[in-house]
Amino acid sequence: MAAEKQPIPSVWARPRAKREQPALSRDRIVSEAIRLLDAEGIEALSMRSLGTRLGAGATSLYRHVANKDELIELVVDEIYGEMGVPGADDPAGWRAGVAACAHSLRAMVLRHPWIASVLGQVGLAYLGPNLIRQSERMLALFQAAGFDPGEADQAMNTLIAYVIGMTTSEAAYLSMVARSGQSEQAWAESLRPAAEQAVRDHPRLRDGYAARQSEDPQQIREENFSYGVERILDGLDTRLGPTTPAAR
Amino acid sequence: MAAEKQPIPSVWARPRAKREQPALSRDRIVSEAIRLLDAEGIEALSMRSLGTRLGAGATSLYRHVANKDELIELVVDEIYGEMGVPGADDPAGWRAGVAACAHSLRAMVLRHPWIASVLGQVGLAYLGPNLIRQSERMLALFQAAGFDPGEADQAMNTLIAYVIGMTTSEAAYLSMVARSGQSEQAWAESLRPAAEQAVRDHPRLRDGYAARQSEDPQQIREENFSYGVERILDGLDTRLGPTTPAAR
DNA sequence: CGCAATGTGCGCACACCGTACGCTACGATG
DNA sequence: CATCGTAGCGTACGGTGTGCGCACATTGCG
Repeated sequence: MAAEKQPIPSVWARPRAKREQPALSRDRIVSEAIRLLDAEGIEALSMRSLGTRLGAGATSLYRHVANKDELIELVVDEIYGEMGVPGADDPAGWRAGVAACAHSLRAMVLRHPWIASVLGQVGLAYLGPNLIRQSERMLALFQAAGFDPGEADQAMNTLIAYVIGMTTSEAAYLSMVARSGQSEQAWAESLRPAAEQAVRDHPRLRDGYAARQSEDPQQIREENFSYGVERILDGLDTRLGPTTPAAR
Repeated sequence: MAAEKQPIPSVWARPRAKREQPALSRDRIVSEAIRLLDAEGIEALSMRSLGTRLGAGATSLYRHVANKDELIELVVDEIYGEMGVPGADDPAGWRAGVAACAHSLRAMVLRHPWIASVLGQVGLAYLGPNLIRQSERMLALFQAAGFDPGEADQAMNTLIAYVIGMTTSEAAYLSMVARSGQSEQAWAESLRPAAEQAVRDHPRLRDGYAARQSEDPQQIREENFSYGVERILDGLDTRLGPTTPAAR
């Protein structure tokens, strides 16, 4: 025995193998964070819970990430990479290409509804490589449609703002439904009395609410979204000459 | 000295006047919360700090508000009350009325930029009395323009989604600037190297960035916002008959 | 006039959060 | 083999939201 090291008397295999997991790295942290967020939502993301999932202590993460806000920036940019943007030479025409962007962006947000809670802190205005890359491709789409560079930027921002605004509210709604543990229909049913009470003295809202009662909420959301996209494309179309040279 | 912990030893005026302040109430709590948020931003709002400002303990607030989330819902609805919505009989025509709503909503968000961080949790879809009232008035505007009830709802949601998306990102950006303690110009200047690096290999973004360099950022934001509003109104216009009967 | 009921504010305590700091032990390099 | 940079960890601090039960003011009722 003898034990020259008081702090550690004689536990058998003191050193205890360490490198079994592929070790921590920024990429592993970000992708595990996304998995956690998708599975359990924004309020389940803490440095401790994320560390545990990675088989590490909470503070170990700070070797790879400056702080939680930076982690969230990284996560958001990673997610932007999922959006699909057609090439500017796509033969389907600018309207189809831009509409595809819009629907792809919506699908991305609905796959990761927690970004609704996070976009307000991060803004869109950031410099992440994925966001930059996608913006460049999308801008190419608008320029190919015939918008001059300055207006292409405005047109793109208009569409993106719409999609973000619409889907953010959709995602926030779906997050609430998810937190309630009920199906969307059951949830809508459960707050029907409150809703009817709230619109009682507002005939236009009341009628609209009643009219939508019998329809499938998911389909309504999709139709409303598409309606807005089409109107915005109509509005942008009026700014292009009567016949655009390249986009036929 | 002697026994300061006896139930009531004999401090002179034991009862100690209490009701000097107009007492706590939901309204007082909500409006003080808004003052705090406007002055110090979202991360400064804690139940403790709010309680202190009201001359009360943190947990006293819970007599009037179920929890912090509910407080935020109340705060958001209160803010919606600030938006101005013209009456449907306004002689200026539907386009002017709707555009006024859009600009009024933007002004409201920029007055209270912290709502950007909060809308993602609350969504738009709520039942607060102010939001309901404003929606009803706005819906009237669209119906008076000639949209049938179902489409009026879609048109309104399109416009609101755009305004929320655009201003949310603007507000998030302005919050960052504010946190940095610099002016907008100084801030833009300070991250110019990073921005130029980020757009280096993306010619369209690079040119756009360079072109905006010399202009007033605030004016650019306003112009971009107005551009989107006009395009959306153009797009909605195409859905109305060539001449609408009532709106001349 | 006295008393019970009601509701308001508060102090305490708990569990959890982000993260600063300094230690250990390992892999690479001389 | 000696040295050193660095990844990961344990501990600790100051802060958070909020449940609980007590003390008190006010009010309605006999």
